[in-house]
Formats: sequence, structure tokens, C-alpha cells
Amino acid sequence: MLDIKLIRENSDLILNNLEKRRNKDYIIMFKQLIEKDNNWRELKKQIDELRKKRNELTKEIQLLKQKNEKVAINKKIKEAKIIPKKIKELDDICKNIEIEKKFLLLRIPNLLHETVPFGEDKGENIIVKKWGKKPDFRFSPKSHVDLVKILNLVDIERAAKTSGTRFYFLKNQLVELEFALILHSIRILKERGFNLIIPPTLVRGFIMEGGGFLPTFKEDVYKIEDEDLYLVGTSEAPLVGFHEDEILYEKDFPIRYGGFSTCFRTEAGAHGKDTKGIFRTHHFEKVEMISITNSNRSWGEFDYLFETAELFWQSLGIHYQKVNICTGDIGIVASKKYDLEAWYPSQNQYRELVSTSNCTDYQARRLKIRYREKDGMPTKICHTLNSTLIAIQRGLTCILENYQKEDGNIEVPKVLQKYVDFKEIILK
RNA sequence: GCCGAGGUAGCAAAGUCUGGCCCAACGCGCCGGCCUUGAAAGCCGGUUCUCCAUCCGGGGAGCAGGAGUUCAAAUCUCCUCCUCGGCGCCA
Repeated sequence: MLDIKLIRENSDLILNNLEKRRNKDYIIMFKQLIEKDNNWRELKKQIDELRKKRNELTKEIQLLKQKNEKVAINKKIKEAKIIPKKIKELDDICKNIEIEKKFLLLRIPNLLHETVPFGEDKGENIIVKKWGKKPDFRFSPKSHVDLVKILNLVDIERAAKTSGTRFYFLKNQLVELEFALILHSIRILKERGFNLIIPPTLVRGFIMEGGGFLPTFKEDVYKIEDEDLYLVGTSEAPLVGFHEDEILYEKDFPIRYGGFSTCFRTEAGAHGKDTKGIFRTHHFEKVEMISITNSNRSWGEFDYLFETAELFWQSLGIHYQKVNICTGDIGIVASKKYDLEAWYPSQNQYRELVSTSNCTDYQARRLKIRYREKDGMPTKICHTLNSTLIAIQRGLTCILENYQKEDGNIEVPKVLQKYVDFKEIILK
């Protein structure tokens, strides 16, 4: 969420930024927010004055009791007695306004970085870099959907039986490749200064809210019935929640976490999209990077995270492009976002494998993640960043497609060969 | 799941039975100031959130979270969460 003080003092700046999103709702919400905030402050002033009065009377009563002046005490108590009711009355109104205020504040998106390109939708994202080459196939490459079927690596039909659509049984060498990818991932993350973590995959509502996953994306996450627990759509949620309501030290920045977890997504808004295979599923494993730092360093860190993802995909020899996500496609939390889109020969297009975001102070403010330059110095709000390294199942689809051979076998990428006892997945 | 003990500021630790001198003691760390040639010691102010005020400054809230009783709650009552120990169950 945005800084309410900045909203009060510099509303024009924020309005100009919100306008870039070309969504009138945000402007309306913002104006309502300012109104609510004014109401709130007015009421708070009144309430605080009443409390002050009550505190004063309480003290007087206390003194009179010591002197045992009964008549005066009764008079004061009579006077004091009416105040709590008034406070309660105003406070109830104030609390409601506060709820409305928070409702708006939680839905107003982050400020966009000036280098975010303007655009209506993902068609207007800007390609900023390409790496590697498309594989030169002398045959018509198969899709991962066909490959996993032919090579007996995934069973979708039976998963439909046990669990429904968008589930899968991963089988045989693909299971081994998954673990190879995980081991390769954590090796790179360790070298790049990330602390390895496997987080809980169920988290409380306020952690989801703090990360920006709620309330805006309520339909996209699974909730446990009768409990205030959600299945995480990404380990970003527990990993940024890790330091919730903490005060960190600047000397420790950047704090980097390399998290591995299963992720659960309803894919509510994706009906009809990527319905076949394991490209888009309700559950998958993902290796994620998280960084906590401050405003001085977060843009450098943003590049560092993306570079780490690039190094990983380069090690696998996958041809990709780096994309600067435009205003219409960026979402509410990130101030700037780069995607890494890899080449899918069967689809003849680039598909998203990695998304790197600088959330600036937007998440950290919600989660009360602060830092000090030194002990005794005032606290400031941290910056948080996140990036995919690899979503395993999607990564596998990309590898399968790019490493397929004319004879129908799949070559195992060089860097993964040391983790498995085969160099090819062979058609039986 | 049951029983017991707990949750107090950056850390550490009193206060809870017996409500008010608790805007939370004594420490430790750190920040600012005074003092000093400099430092240490000493002294003063600070070290969470928030409101008003350009500045000086003045309020309010906060003792795991919420609700209640009361003129007044860290302290009493109820609900929830979490931690630790014991028992049970279990991969």
C-alpha cells in the first residue's frame, strides 16, 4: 500500500502516476480515500481530546481519593462517567471509516517506475533483449503435450480421475529431471548469495493480504475451509511474510532468500488457456528468489535478481527474450517488472518462464517490514523484490520442447546430467 | 486433541494475586546533547505506532490479538492466536 503521508502531502504526484494505468476506478478510489482520511483525522482529533479529558479526570479522582474527599469524588466521577459513552460512539464511527479507508488503500496499486512503458495490455510490453538462438530443427518439433505422452512421462487422464482438470502425475525420468533442476537451482542460488528456505505452503489471511495477494486476487487462491489459512500461490507469500512486523538492520542488506515450495493456483481467470499438458496447472513446484533491501539499493537488486534468472536459463541453453512489462499488464504490487520469455518451438512463440518484480515499499509497508540504519536511529520501510528462478513443471515443458531430437528422444541438458544417470530420455 | 506454564519496548527482565504514584522499574545495546584538547566516566533526552503544529512543541494509543467491566486495566472477565513442557495420536 501507499504511504498515507505521501498521499496527503503529494496527492498530485500520485494521481499523475495512477493516471498512467488508464483505469478511472483507481482515480475514483483515490479521491474517496482522501475524503475518508480527512474524516478520519477529524474524528481522531475529537476522540483524542475526549480521551485527554478523561485521563485528566481520572487523575483528579485518584488524587481526591488519597485525600478521601468523598463529595468531590462523586462529583468528578459523575462528570467522568459520560465520557466513555461519547468516546465509544465516536470510536465506532471512526473504526468504520478506518475500515473503509483500509479497503481503498489495499486496492490502490503501487506507484509505477518512470521506465515502465505505457501500454494497454501485454501486446505492448517492450522486448529489451534477446539471448541465444532458436534451435534449428530439421523436423517438425512436437509439443510438450505430445512428448510427455509418447515418452510416458506424465499421466493427465488418471489425474483427472483423482483430482480433476489441470492436474497431472509426473512420472519416470521426468521426476528425476525435476529433482535435477531443483539441485541445479539451489546450487546457483547459493553461489549468488541466497539463503535457502523451504517455507510453509499454508499461510494466514493477513500474510496473504500483506503480500498483495488479497483482497485483489481472492479468486486465484485456495482457502482452507473454516480456517484462516490459504494455500500459497507462490512462496513469495510466506517468504516476504517471514519478516512481518520486524525491524531489520541496513548492514544486513540485501537479505536474499532462495525458496522452494509447491504452489497452488485456482487459475480462475484462465479458462480455456493452456489447457493441455503441464504448462498451466493447479499445483506446481517453484524455486523463487526474494530480496529485502532499501530504496538506495533496490533497483540494483532488481537487476541482480533478473541476472540470476538469466544465468540459470543460459546454463540450460534456452533461447529467451527479456521483456519490460507495460502499465496495462503489470498488476498492482510491482513498481516495475521484467519477464523472461523462453522460446517454445512447437508454439512458435515466446512464453513466460520468469517474472521479476521490484515491489518497492508497497508490500513492506503492508507487512510492517522496517529497518534501521543503526540502533537508535528511526525506522524506515524496506523494499521487497521477488523473482522466479524456475517453475519446475513449466520449465520442464520448455526443456522437453527445446531438447527433443528427430528420433523422438529427449537429450538431457549438460548441466543436469551429473544429477541423473541417463543422458537421454529414450522412447521405449 | 487433553493437561500445565507462558507471550511485557532493539535485547533482557520486574510489575499481574491486592486495578490508580505504570505516559511500564532496574539493566544492556545504540542514537542525540551537555561536559572534555580527545576519549572514558557522569548527567540529560531518546530508542513502537499515530494525530496536530512550517519550527519549538503538545496530544493519543500501545504490555500476543480482539471484546467486555470500570471514572480508571499490563493488572479483573470472556473469546481467539502463538510458544514451551507433559500425555495422546502420527509420517
